[in-house]
Amino acid sequence: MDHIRKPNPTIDDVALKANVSTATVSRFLNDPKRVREATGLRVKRAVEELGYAPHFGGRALAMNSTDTIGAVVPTIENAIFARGIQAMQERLAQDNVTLLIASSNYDTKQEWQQIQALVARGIDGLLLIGKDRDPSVYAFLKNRGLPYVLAWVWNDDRDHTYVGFPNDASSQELTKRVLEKGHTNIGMIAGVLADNDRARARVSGVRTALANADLSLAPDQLIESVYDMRSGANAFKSLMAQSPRPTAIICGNDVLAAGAQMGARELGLIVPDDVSVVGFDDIDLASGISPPLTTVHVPHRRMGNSAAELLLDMRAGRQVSSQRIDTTIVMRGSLAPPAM
Amino acid sequence: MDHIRKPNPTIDDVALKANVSTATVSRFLNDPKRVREATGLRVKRAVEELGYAPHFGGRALAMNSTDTIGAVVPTIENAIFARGIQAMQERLAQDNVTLLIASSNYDTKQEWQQIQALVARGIDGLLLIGKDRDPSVYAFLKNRGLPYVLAWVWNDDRDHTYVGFPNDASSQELTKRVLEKGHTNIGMIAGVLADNDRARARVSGVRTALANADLSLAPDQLIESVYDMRSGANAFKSLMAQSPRPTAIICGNDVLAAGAQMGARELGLIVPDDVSVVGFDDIDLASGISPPLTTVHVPHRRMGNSAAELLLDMRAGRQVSSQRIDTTIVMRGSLAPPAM
DNA sequence: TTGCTAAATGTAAGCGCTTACATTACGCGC
DNA sequence: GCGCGTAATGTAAGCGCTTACATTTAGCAA
Repeated sequence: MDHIRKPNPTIDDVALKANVSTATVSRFLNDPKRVREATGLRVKRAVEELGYAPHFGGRALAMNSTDTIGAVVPTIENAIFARGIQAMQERLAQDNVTLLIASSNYDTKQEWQQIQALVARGIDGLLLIGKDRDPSVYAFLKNRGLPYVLAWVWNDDRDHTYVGFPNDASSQELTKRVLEKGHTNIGMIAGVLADNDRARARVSGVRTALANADLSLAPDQLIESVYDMRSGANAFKSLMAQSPRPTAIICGNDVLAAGAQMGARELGLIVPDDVSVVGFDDIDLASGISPPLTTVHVPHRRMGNSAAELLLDMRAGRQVSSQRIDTTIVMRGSLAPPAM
Repeated sequence: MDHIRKPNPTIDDVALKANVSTATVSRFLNDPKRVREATGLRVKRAVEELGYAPHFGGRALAMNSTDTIGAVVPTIENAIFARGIQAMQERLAQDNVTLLIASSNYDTKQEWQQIQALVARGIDGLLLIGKDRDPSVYAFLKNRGLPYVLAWVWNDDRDHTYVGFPNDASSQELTKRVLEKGHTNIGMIAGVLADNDRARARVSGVRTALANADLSLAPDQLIESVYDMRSGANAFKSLMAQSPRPTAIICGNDVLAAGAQMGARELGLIVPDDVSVVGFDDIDLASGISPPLTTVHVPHRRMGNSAAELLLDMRAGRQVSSQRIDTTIVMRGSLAPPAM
């Protein structure tokens, strides 16, 4: 298993072997139509025989474009972003653009590093999640004229290009459904709120809906939790330790909601008879667990697709505007009226 | 929101502004110690004022290295690979190496395209999942002297560098546990077997264990299914439609097993009283659903970490050898003796 | 101060590619 | 077969960076 790195074949090697000029090789590679068929065939054969692949650096240098778009997501371990990112990648691939994914672990500092790393790689555009970040980040991007899109969030200001949905409004709508079932004592398991405007907006949506019904979220009815099932289960248990016990738990996302159900089982409580649980995102898991989750359906694939198209358009110098993606509430078995 | 792309500042701009040569700028950027402090300060200021970031292409061209490692995984939507890949990324980041992730949708042709795309980007090393692929792929990689590692799979041949576990042995071990509970009529929901040696090895492990107990897997006791919960549920139902009904279902991974449990609920069957279900991988989901899954625990993070280190070593020209990662069986509530 | 050595800095070539412009070949009507 | 317009191909410059080698500067001993 020796891996002696041979000097890779260059376009000159191909040109020599195919008995054409480098320009012709380049043309064939980038747009075969610009070369006569017979010539193209010779080039093709040479490329194959040599195992030639164009040198990215050389190309980037000559074209001043990398056909690459970057994305910094909070996490790749979590299903929340995976589907949207996958859709984005597929859309970009149609235009022969590669997606570079980096993850920030929900950490502002790491996010900044990843942004710099991506920019240094000469990306043509950048996708970021949410809006909350130091103004200097935006200043940096604008100064470099680097197109960027903020996803999983929507806002009607004109400061940035958004593709997403208003987390607060969706959350408010969901809460309304819970209230309509007759719940008056509601708890919430939120994601970690620091540096996470989506998580905060989801809380504030709940607060608004409660306020409209002359209710509110007491401090000990709101627990922050990291995004995994175990933590969700624990948060659920502390919420249940209070008296009177909440009859419905609104979770910042489906992973936490699944965790809450897990916690309920561990306490011997039946969802939704003893307590209702609702989530947010409608990832696969939401409909796969029992009882299936009432949740906010987010059209992740559509959002990823839109993000890709926005970035593609911006790269081409076209004018774009923010895309609002509408969410819907899906009612499933985990939400029912409170027990009497 | 105008994104007029200004010509980015180059190293010459910085050199001019700092009143030094480009060589000095380059030296300062790559290793500040090689420049006098006062000079470095001038350069630093110039860099900041201009918002300069070195052009990746130029650098790659001059150094013939990109500090980038590529990985082609079958899917990023699925939790199976996410955790390992995340760990790999973290380890690479310690050495200032970026991980480029591409997904092949479990399709050989797409995988080949992605490999080429990554190679064209000048990656210094490549991670692939599983062993099954056209020999020409390996010929291509070896011909270019590109270090690569095959992960999620282990084999004692010396043809490649592996980091993973023997899927067949792990699967055989799991099956043994099922047999020990007294099951004699066993069904299996496998992943799609074509072009997927891991999925096939898991089936063959089951077969071996059954054969050792003088049992076997009849054709209609094995169903292939794509990796999502809904399909798993459907596969489960067809398995259950047979008579006599299997008393235990072995699933190719945890997602399918979760799907099987979902199917069971839909049929009104209780797991594990009416039927046992076991999975493979031990992703988060496995312990989060009810009943929690008996499954094969794969140390994904350790595997990702090892993969990163192997690739880093190979890049540095060091000799390496395959890493075997050991799996363990975790017994949880989804497996019980068959009903009488 | 002078002369020497080592450290700091500068000069310029070249990495592999694309593309504007220059040149050559092809195919067609006569 | 000739001449022409167009399509195909070739030539060579230059993209931004690193680095071997050349030159200058600083620091120090005498």
